[in-house]
Amino acid sequence: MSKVRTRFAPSPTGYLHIGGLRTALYGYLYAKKYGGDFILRIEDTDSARYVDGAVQIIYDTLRDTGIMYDEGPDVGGDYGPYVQSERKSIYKEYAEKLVELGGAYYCFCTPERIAGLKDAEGNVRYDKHCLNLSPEEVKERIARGEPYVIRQNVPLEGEGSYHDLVYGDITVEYKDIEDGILIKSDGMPTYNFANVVDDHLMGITHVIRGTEYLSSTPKYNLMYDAFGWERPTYIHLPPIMKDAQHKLSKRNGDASYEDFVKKGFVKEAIVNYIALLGWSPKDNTEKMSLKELIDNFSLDGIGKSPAIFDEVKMRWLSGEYIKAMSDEEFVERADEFLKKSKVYGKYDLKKIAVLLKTRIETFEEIPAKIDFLEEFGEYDVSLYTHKKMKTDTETAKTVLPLARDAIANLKEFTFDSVHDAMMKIVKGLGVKNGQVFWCVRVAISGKESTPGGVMEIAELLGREETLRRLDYSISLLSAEK
RNA sequence: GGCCCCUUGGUCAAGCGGUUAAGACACCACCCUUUCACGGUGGUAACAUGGGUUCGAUUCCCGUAGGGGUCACCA
Repeated sequence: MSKVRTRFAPSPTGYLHIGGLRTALYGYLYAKKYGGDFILRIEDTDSARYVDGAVQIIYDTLRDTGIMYDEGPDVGGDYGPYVQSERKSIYKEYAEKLVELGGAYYCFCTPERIAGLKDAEGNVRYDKHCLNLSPEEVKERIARGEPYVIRQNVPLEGEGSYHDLVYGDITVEYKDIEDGILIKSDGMPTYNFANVVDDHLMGITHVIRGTEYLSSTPKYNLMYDAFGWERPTYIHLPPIMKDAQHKLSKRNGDASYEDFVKKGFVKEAIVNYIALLGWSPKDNTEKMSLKELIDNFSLDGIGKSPAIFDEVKMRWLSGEYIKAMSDEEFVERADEFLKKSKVYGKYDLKKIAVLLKTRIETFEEIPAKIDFLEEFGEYDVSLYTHKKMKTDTETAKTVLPLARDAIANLKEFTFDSVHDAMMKIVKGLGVKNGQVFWCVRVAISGKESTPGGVMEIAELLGREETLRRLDYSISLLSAEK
C-alpha cells in the first residue's frame, strides 16, 4: 500500500474559520496516524474572492496550532507549485487532454444565451449546445478570439457511485449533474477541475473535506475515470454548526481561531475541542494533546451528523489546560492578559498565578479577578451578611477591630502568623472560623469573592495596606447606623 | 422544488439485535473548606414519529416529520 498523503486546500478568502481548521486537523491527524504526509495547497483560482494577507493567516494559524504540513507553498516539496494560480498551464494541458478523451468540450455560449435556459424554478441547466462542435470550428473560433470555457461532458444517463469512509455508499444519477465549467473564460480552472488534477498530480491518497462535496464527488470520479487515474479514497466530514440550523461561518461573523486566542482561550484547548466536534476516541478521553490525538485518531470515530459548537465546553477544556500549567508556564502564557490588569508589575505574579489557576478558564478573566488588589474603595456593607457563615455587619463590627489590632501587633507578618492571629480571635469570641475569616476577607478586598482567602490576600497586600483597608472598613461600618 | 445526507438528554457523544441506554460539559444538591474555586459524592435529563422484519428493536428495512448540503465562469 502506498504512503498516505492527505491535503488541506483552503481558499485565501479571509481568516481560517473553525470548520476549516478542523478539516485541516483531521487531514493532519490521519496522515500522521499512518506515517504519511500532510500537504498544504492554496486554492486561489477565484481572484475576485482573494483577500490580501489571507495566505499568511493560513500559514500562521497552522503553525500556531502545531498542524505542520510536510509540503506547501512556503516549505516546498516535490509536487509543487502548491499554489493553484501558479499552475494555470498545467490545468490547460490537462483540460485539453480531457477534451481529446471526450470527457470535456469547448463551449462558446454567451452568458445571455445561458440565462435564457432557465427552467420553471429558475434553475439554469446547460443544454450541451456546444458539445458537438467540430474540432475545426472550435479551433477557428478560438483563433478568432471568441471567449470560451471548457465544460465537463457528463453522461445523460447512468449513475455514479463511490464509497465514502464516513458516509458509506453514495450514488448520484448523472442526469442530475450538469456539464459544469472546468476552465473559466479567464483561463483559470474552477475548483471542480483543479482539485481533481492537483489531487492526482500531488499523489493525494485520501481526500478529506466537508460534506458540501458529498454529492458532487461522482462528477469528479468521472474525470478520474476519463483520465484513467485511480480515484482517491474519500472522507467527508460533517459540518460544525453555530446552532441547529446555521453552520458556523465567517459570513455570520462567528469567531475564528484567532478570535478565541484573543479571548484568552488556551490554544491547545481550542485544537483539542474542535477535534472532538464530529469525532470521539474509543475510550472517550477528552483532554488530549496533539500527539495523543494522533495516537487515538481513527475514522470510525467520526460521526455523520452535524455538531453544534459549544463555547462553554471549550471554556471548560481551556480551564483544564490552565490548571495543568506550572506557575512559571502560567505566568509566561498569561502575560499578555496579566499586563491588562492594574496589578501588573506590582506583585509577585507567581503567587498570583497559584490563586488564579483554578479559578479561571480563559486568560481574559484575569484582570477582573485581581484588580481589587490595586483598586479598593467604597463597597456595599451588605457583603458582610452571609447566611451560611451567619455573619452580618454586627459581626464585622466586633471582628474587624480585633483583627486590626492583632495584625498590627504581629511580630512577624506572614501567612501563618496572620492565620494564628485570626484563630485566636475565633477562640476568643467563641465563634465559627468562617465568621471571622469571611468578615476580614471582605474588609480587605471589598469583594464578595476573591481568588484566595484572608491570608493569601493579606500576604499579597502587605501589612501596611492590610491595616489601611481594615481601618477604612471599620470607618465604613461605623458610618452605617 | 429535484437530488444527496443526517436525526440518542440543553450541548458533545458511547452504543453497532437482548444494556439498569455509558461518559463529558452545563445545571441542581451535599461533602470538603477561611470566601470563591479546585476536588469528591449523588441527582435531574435522551433513543423525532408511524409501520414493518424479528422471539426481541435505540440498533435492520420502508414511510412521515424535522434539519443540513447541493443544484455558480465560489470553493
